[in-house]
Amino acid sequence: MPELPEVETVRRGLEPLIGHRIVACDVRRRDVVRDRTIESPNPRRGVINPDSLGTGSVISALVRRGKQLAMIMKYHTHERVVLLQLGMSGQVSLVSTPRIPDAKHVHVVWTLDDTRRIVFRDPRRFGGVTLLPDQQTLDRAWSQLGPDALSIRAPLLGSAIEGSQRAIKAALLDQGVLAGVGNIYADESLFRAGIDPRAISGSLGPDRVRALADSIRAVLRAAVRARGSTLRDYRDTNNTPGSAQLLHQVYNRAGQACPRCGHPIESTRIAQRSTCWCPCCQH
DNA sequence: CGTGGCCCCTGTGGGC
DNA sequence: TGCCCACAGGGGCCAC
Repeated sequence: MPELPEVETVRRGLEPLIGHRIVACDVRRRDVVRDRTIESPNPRRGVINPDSLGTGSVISALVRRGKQLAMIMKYHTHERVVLLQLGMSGQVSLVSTPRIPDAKHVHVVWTLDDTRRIVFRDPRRFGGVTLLPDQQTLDRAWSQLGPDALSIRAPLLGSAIEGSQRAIKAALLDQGVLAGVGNIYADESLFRAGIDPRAISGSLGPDRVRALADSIRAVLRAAVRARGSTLRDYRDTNNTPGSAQLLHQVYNRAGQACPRCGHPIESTRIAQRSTCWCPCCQH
């Protein structure tokens, strides 16, 4: 569900929590939590002590890279990082009422010093929560990601896809190439740039690379302004849907008329993901 | 090595 | 109404 614009909207929704202390943490499903502060042959096995998921810590920053969101926490002189990955169906909400709405598939609940709660919910469980010992470990993990798509510029994008023989859409979906673009915004960015999603990445040429970088930034910024795309599940931290889906030109519009030229939108599969584009506007 | 294919999981919508 | 299949915003791991 969430790509960069949705995760950025969630990040902004959590920012007012900076300076607040976490007083309790309820891990309801251990297998969505990984603890990277302990030596373990299989970290997927879950946290040994749920208190270590930030209880007693003060939230000092909320940072995002691509689709990943990290809560930086301080506990006396110690540091802790809670990394949130939303997968396809993850939601993070902030609730003030004692009752947690729609408790099904709620896996982790943090209680704050003002009784508010951060609720992590994820029906499909493709997402997860990872505890890291410090920011240095986070930086090391994030060094595996490509540059953040929200500020991508042509020179960086060009070097990221240089020499690649794969379809440009597949490259855009690869978080090691570019961090933050998913299936929706890949199709939308390629449409805006007038590029066929099957085009060979390494053969785009400087003009198209520039157009693509500019389009990715423009599409993502517009989507952030619209507070993300709500197709079905996505909600912000206040449980409010976004409106960026109203901006979609080609995503999920196979067979419909292209909004620019009227030619029917075509669809195929690239990198196991459904792909929509206008054969008339995109070459 | 880069890359495509398969799988993880739950829910939903369409065809019959 | 119900059953079955295809498919959904992501990404880790494997074999080639």
